[in-house]
Amino acid sequence: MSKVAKAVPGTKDILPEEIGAWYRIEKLSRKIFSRYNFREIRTPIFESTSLFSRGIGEETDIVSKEMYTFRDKGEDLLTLRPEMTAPVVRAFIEHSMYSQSQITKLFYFAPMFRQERPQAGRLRQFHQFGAEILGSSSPYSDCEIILSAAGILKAIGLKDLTIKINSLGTPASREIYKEKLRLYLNDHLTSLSPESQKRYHTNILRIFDSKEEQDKKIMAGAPLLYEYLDEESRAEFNLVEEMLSSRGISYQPDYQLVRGLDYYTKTTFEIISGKVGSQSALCGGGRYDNLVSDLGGPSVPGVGFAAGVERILLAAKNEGIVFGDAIRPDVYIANLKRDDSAGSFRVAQELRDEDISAEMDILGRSMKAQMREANKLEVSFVVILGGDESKDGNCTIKNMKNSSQEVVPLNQIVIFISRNLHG
RNA sequence: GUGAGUGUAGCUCAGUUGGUUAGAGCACCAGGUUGUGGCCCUGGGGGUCGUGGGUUCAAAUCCCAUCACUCACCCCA
Repeated sequence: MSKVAKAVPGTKDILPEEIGAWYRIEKLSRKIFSRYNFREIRTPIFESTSLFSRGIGEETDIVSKEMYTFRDKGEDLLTLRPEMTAPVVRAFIEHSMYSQSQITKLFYFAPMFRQERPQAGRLRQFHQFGAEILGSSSPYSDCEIILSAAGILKAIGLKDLTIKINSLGTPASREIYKEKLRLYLNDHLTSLSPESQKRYHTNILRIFDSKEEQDKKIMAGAPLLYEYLDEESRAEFNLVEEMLSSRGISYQPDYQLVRGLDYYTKTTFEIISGKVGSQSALCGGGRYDNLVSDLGGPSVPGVGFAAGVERILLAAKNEGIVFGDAIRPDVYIANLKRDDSAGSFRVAQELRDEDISAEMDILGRSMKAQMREANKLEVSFVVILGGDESKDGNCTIKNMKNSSQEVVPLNQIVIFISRNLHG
């Protein structure tokens, strides 16, 4: 196949036979979001590069090696958004939403871009839906975020899910903990794997994620972040746990859940599926109490989540969930006179003008071929023109469900169809 | 960036120790009823066997290179 007729690696066409699934996910997520009073926001797909480097963190993987960055005709550095929280917060500040009301609740459904090696459940252009609550530091808002995310996944029909939650504490308490961890690991540094020795300097918390046996052994004896949480963070974390339990939501505390974006504070969570490959996180999020002020806004706390649509579709497929087609016509116009497209067209338009979806033969095919087509399209009725009964100004209308047919005057077609279609 | 695997029809794949014009199922088209679908039957179109080179009388099959894709690591949705 020629290279021009090929989507670039890590990008995908969403084909007509898949679009029904997308409609369904969009519809369900909008429905659940509106129950929680989230309002939709749409922002440009590119932003100033500095928004992300400042917001997400210069040292994170996303910013240091995964962004699609380019220079426009001016000298400005622009970046295709790799995530949505920073753009939403930018819009929040730019439009002074904090002065409209104390609490701002927003949701989005949009494409994101990251330059990574594609694999199962990982694309370079992918879609996320997500929500942000700005203006509240209450753990109840953490719960609204977690429950709305879980609610959407459940509405889609996903079963094999695990909710993991953790608290990273305030930046101050986290620093104290990191110091303790550094102290502990000092004695074991040379026994750690080379990769983990590197992390000791770059992102010490991530050593907990190592799959090397030698690292696991050492980390089993390491102090836990949870033990060093400040009073407030611990109390709020417990409250989140209690509320999830009271709603019958099963979750799993994971004290090693560290997320790759610098802005997170206190509560973090992930929802993972056992039905996708190694990229099992369908959804991730947490609290970011300093992001708004870091980006030049007032001191406003926030909490949010993002979910990956393609991963959800993958999980749904592997759980055997079927979404069905988005649209199909109700009526097919068949014509025994192969050269009478004008007659078919007239009837098709009359139906379409009455908001009835209709398809006709435009290839001058045989009756048999036209009926096969009608069957494939799963129409409810076929209007058959050009038979003997047409001499008296009639046509035949066939009900494809029960194979019955009736002779109907040409000027009664629309009435006949609209009366029988939905009743 | 690193590692492993796979490339045969639109799709899913078969192709035995290298041996005639490269196959099947699904899909597509036509016919079986010169006015009618779903099942069935018959026929048809469609492939430079990823690409380039080499070995051989002979390569989809063996060797080398190259490209593409996939999965995994890292990290994330």
